[in-house]
Amino acid sequence: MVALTFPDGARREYPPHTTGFDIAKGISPSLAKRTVAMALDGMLADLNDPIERDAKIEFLTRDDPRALELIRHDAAHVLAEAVQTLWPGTQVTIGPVIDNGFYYDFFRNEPFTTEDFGAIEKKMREIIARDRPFTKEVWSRDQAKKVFRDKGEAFKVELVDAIPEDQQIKIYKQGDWFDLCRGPHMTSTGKVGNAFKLMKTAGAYWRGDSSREMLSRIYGTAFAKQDELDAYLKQIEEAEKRDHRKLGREMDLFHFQEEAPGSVFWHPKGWTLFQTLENYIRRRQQAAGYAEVNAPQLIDSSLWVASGHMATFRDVMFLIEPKEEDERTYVVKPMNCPGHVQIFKNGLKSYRDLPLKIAEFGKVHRNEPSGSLHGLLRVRAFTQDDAHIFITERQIAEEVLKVNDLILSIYADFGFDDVHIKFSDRPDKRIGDDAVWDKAEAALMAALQTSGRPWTLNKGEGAFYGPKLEYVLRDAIGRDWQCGTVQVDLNMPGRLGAFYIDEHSNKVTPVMLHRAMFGSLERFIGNLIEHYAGHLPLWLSPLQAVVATITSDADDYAREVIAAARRTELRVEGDLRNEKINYKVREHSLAKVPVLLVVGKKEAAEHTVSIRRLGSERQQTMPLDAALDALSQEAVPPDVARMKKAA
RNA sequence: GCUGCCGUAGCUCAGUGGUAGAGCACCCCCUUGGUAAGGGGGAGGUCGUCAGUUCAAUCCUGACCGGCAGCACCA
Repeated sequence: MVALTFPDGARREYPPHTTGFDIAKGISPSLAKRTVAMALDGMLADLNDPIERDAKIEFLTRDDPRALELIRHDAAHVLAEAVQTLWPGTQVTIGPVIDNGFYYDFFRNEPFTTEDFGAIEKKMREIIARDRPFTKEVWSRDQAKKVFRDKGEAFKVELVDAIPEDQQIKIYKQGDWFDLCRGPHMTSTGKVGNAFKLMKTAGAYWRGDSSREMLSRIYGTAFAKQDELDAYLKQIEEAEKRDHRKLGREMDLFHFQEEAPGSVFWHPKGWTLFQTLENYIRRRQQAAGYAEVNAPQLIDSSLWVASGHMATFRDVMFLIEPKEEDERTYVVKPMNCPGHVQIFKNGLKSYRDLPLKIAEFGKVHRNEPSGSLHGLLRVRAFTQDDAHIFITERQIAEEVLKVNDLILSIYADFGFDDVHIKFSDRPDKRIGDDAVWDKAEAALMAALQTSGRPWTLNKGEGAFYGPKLEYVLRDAIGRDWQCGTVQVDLNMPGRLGAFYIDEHSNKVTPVMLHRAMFGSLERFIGNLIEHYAGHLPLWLSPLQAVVATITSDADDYAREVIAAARRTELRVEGDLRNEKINYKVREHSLAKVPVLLVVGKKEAAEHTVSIRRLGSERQQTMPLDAALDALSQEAVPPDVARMKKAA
């Protein structure tokens, strides 16, 4: 007998091989009807699976949050059947559930377009209405391969071969159609319901390998209920309004143009924001003992050969080819590290100098693949808040931890509380011995564990010279972008001939930490704009307030207000145009100006201002001095405010 | 880089095998109006670039450039 524990704590015994459906039916026919799947010890399973072991059992209805992935996975199968019905000869590959939906990859000479969606969705609704049960069969490898080979499903044959020997080959049928699948599924296609939608098509490489076939991917989403689907679609619409490329234009921060793809034209306001952030980092790192330097933009290619960058990244580096035979080949720097190593090497260093922290706002250029460019988030010319920390091996853990703390405290100042940390270990393409990598990874891991923050493993994604921690921010529509990073490098200092003299007068190769906090100023600004949906806090706003007049009678007073505000170092402009106040309010609100100081006859007479904050429809009238005091205090950067408080 | 889609005024977009339109923005005039668009007038485009087809191309075809989505890449 197997003993099953129910959610209410009841414990009952059943003969082995009893299915979940039998048990549900035994409890009540209506429960059996409502149930779409079960969970055994928390693991989702087919309701018709025979139960072989003692377990906690739960019956899932369609509305259970855990059933959502089943709805989506089943929808992917329904999608695949619909496509193969409409376009026989199309090969199926895989169709997993992802965040917010599912996709299915097909192989077909003619890729799908959104124009096909109407027909596909219609066919899907037919299949769902047919409500055929999902049934599972376990096949032998040879049988599965033969069946798929005979059907012309070459990709499925490859998948069968890829399934580990100790795992079963499971086939799920839904009427006549079937698919190789690890499951589980709900009880029938009808359970998918009609709250689904195909979203977009895209190309995707078979098995994520750019040397393999390009498949045609159809993305879709599905929910238990229509109103949830509607809410999701609405949310996407809202998220798109936060797109930094759109806001960047509306706020007049920057633009891009054809002649310089992937490079930013910063406008006055955008550049003010850029400098505000640069100054913030400058203060933070000076306080943490970094010295700022500046290294050449163009360096002879020999240095990049020595560093190993040429071998790994030549095709994405900008090279300046010699015009004459005897001239050098220069490289537009794609990284700051070799430059910083030269500064370290210039002059003999003692162990007493360590840790030595060299920082630079280094503008680097990388010829990124055209398809990867994305607004400010992925550019070809960007500014790293880069630093290299030269240390002894024994200082690794302590210094990594300091960097980690510094980065997290910086992100908190911008309201990024849920930063993802990823640990990326050795990649296939790398320099240095495995023993050295063992050491570097262990040191990084030790620091990570000491910090106690949650993290995930990014297998094989480290830099070619060392493992790294990545600090990842998420954009408005859920895409992840690496921003901060700290990397342990036991390779490059040795390759570039850096050493220090230890207490026994021996030459020793230092360990180098690479670290960036924003990562790229450009990318960080992009994330920042989306994070705040353009509503930047006062200290970051490039234009903090606009003084707007109601009639020209107030012009003189408005000029007085502007001058007084500028004396408190607020970034203020005046709007004395012959326009109605409604018009001015609308315009500056759309431009996301955080504070409007409205002045008319009344304010001029009383020496006050009427304050309207972005996002609020209310105003508050205050004496001018008090208003400017409050605003200039609010405009103090958070780190400066902390220092003042501590003093 | 790959697959698909897209490229008309500063922005958002309409349109046609016979060399182009709207709204907003811009300039001028009227209006001095209390918190998200007052009214009138004007200027502005070699329809992404280069070839080809055609009597004729912004429109059809091709290549290239750029953008968007996804994939691949990301020191």
